[in-house]
This record gives sequence, C-alpha cells and structure tokens, in this order.
Amino acid sequence: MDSSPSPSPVSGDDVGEVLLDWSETAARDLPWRGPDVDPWAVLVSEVMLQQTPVARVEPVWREWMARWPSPAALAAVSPAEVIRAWGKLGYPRRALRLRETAVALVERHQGAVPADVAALEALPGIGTYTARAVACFGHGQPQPVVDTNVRRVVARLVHGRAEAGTARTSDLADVAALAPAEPERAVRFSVAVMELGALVCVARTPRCAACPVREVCAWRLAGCPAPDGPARRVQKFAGTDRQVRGRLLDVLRAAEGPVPAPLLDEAWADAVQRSRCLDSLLVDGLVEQTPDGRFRLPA
DNA sequence: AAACCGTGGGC
DNA sequence: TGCCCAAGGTT
Repeated sequence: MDSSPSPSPVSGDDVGEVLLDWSETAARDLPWRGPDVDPWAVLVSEVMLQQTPVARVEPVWREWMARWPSPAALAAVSPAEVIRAWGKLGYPRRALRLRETAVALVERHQGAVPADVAALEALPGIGTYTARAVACFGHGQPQPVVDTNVRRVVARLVHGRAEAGTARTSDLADVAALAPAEPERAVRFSVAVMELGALVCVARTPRCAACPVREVCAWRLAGCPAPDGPARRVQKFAGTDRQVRGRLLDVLRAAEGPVPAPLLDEAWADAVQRSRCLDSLLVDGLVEQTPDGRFRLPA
C-alpha cells in the first residue's frame, strides 16, 4: 500500500510513544535521573522537590548525597544537623520526616528503600506521588506517577480543561492509559509526561507551538477554553504564621548554641503571634527548649 | 475538604 | 508591585 502523502497526525494510541521520542531530546539532564542513582538518592530528591523548584533543590541534594549517601548515614545524625542542612528549601518538616524515614528504613527495611508502593507510602512524608516516583524512578517499576505537572497535562490533553483543578483519583488511571506497555518504556514515559508539564504544558503560558502532542490535545481541539471552575486562591504568605515560623527558625539555624528568648523577640514584633509560632515549632519537633529556658534546634 | 506548612523567582 | 507558581503531605 502507498504511504499517506499527508503528515500523519498523532493518533490517540501512540501519545505515549510520541512523548517518549520527544523526551529523548527535550528532557533535562537532571542529576537524580542518572543510571547510577540509587533509590535512596531518588527518594531524597523527590522529597526535596515537593513544592520546591528544581534549581533550588539541586545544590542541596548534591550536598546531602555526599554527606548521607545511605539511609543509615542520615539516620545517625541529629535533627538539628538535618534542619541546618535543609537550609532554606522551605517546609522544614520535610527534613525531619526524611530523617524519620531514614530511621524507619534502618529499623524495618534493613537500611534499604523498599520497591513496594504500599511500604513506601507507610513512611513519614511519603504520599501517593512520592511513593510511586520512588518505585518508578528509583526501582524501575512501571508505575503511573501523578504530580502537579501530570495533572495539568491530563486535564488538557485528555479532558480538554484549561486547569487541573483538585486532584482526582482517576488521574492515575488516565496517565496509565497513555503509558506504553513495555515496562522500561513505561518508566521513561512517566519521566516524559512530567517533563512535558514542566517545560511545555506549563501553568501560565503553555508553549503549545512546541508541544509534540498538540494535534491530539483535547484542550486545543476545543479551542483552548478558559478555566471554568472557581479560581483557586493562592496562599498568602506575608504576615502569616508560616513567615513567622520561618523567621524564628532562621535565627535558630544561624545560632551556634541555644538562643535566649529576647533574641527571638527580634524575629517578629507581635508577641502573641510569635509565641504561638514558637509553640507550634516545639510541637512539630523543629525546636526544643533547654533546661535553662533557651531555645535551639533539636539535638 | 479545605487549610496549613516556607521560600524565592518570574512576569 | 503583587500575584502566581513550584516533582505534596498531613490533618
């Protein structure tokens, strides 16, 4: 039979293959993607990447891998050391949970990172996304992986919506339906979809002209309709407890030893809010009080 | 289910 | 400038 003279559009069946091909040249060469990266290194990267941009994670991740190349190594150090090494990645409870995860891996998994999704989800700070990412990228399992990028790609490509909206359990099945059957390709496909969302199918100004699947994108075919649902409101930061907690922790991170309360007073003027935030940091285990009443990162 | 948990860069 | 957003998880 003669081949078709017109360029063949991307059919629904090979979206996965097209994304795979695209990612061969377009995907970033991130350090936690290398062939020599073990599951622990992947786990650490994934936790750091929770709500934190790649560029800020990279240098810290390299430092952590050099210092604590195994769960046992991290499990052996104090929370204070881990919190300091976390630096200003944000959401420092992640650092505590990462250390707790390291302890759990030593105690319950012989110091190794399990490949089982349920076992991973049982670890502190490891949820639906991170568990599958570790199983997939760390252990080579063909797991569907759904993060904010993938939710956005699925919303547009599959459902023709402009925005992802709230997470849906069906997202997992939606990506799985696009994935190649062959396990090794399915793993690379999971990387590819995330890359598409991170580089092309971005939130604010999608670069549709550069999209490898624009011809089959339900959102484009529908004429790129505007978002329909209620605009999700963005979290305030200035003046919130999050900012105050950050200020307080900043003082404690910088200090050599225990800090007397008056020094913390300088971090935030409002005494009521300051006190509330210090209490919450104590409850979270990010701060502890010495017998003489001073404050420090937990030894 | 919705609110909370840091921080900084881009537009 | 102020808003939007970033490889989520927990409560």
